[in-house]
Amino acid sequence: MGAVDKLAYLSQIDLFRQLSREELQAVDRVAAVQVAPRGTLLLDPARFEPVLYLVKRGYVRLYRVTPEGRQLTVSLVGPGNVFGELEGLSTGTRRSFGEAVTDVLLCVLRDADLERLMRAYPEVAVRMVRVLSERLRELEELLERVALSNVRTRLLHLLLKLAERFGTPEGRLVQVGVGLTHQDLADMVGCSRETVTLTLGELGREGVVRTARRRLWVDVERARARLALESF
DNA sequence: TCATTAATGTGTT
DNA sequence: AACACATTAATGA
Repeated sequence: MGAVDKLAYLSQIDLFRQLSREELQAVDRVAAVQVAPRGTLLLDPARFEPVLYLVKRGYVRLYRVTPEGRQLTVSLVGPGNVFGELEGLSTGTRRSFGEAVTDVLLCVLRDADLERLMRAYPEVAVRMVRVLSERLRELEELLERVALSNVRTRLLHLLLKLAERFGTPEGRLVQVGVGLTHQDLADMVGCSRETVTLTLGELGREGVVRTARRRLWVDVERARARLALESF
């Protein structure tokens, strides 16, 4: 990858958005590029690495596993997002697995280098705080949903979130390009795969979503309308 | 392409 | 929501 490419890429990462060229170059000097094929386990609680990953291309699923083997997907991380477990600063609980759900292109920042960057460029530290705050806010919302909403509502929330975070507009619909299976969605809202299939079929007949071979189109307008109507 | 595996659809409890 | 089972789609040799 050319130097210019890498800079352009870094500027698309949430953390480094709006940094000056000079600041980006400073990041560039300490960031390593890493590619990994689909299925790679990037984060494993059993082997803690104080590293921050920046996602350029592809998607990484962060999930927890219960002793019974059930999974709960805590977050789906896409282009521009960051994840990782650092020494004194963590984007998660250090109990999560992270798996590449597509081929991915990542940048890797060592803990110490990130800290150095934050000291040298306060804008990076400010961004980091924003990213973490955002994450906290999202988790609170997730908690509320899981505790108080039924599956249908939770799924509607999730579809909207996916559409707004990872979707590309396509006509009056928004396509969610990540290859998510019903099981993946089930792991995100905490229900069974069958329930997702059923509910998705229901929403399909109502014209809120369209599904086909692991792809998903959401009619954001209708989804919002449904949510407003039947929240909780 | 075919064979195998993965994903999805559906009825029953 | 769990289970069993049928059908269909995706994968890769």
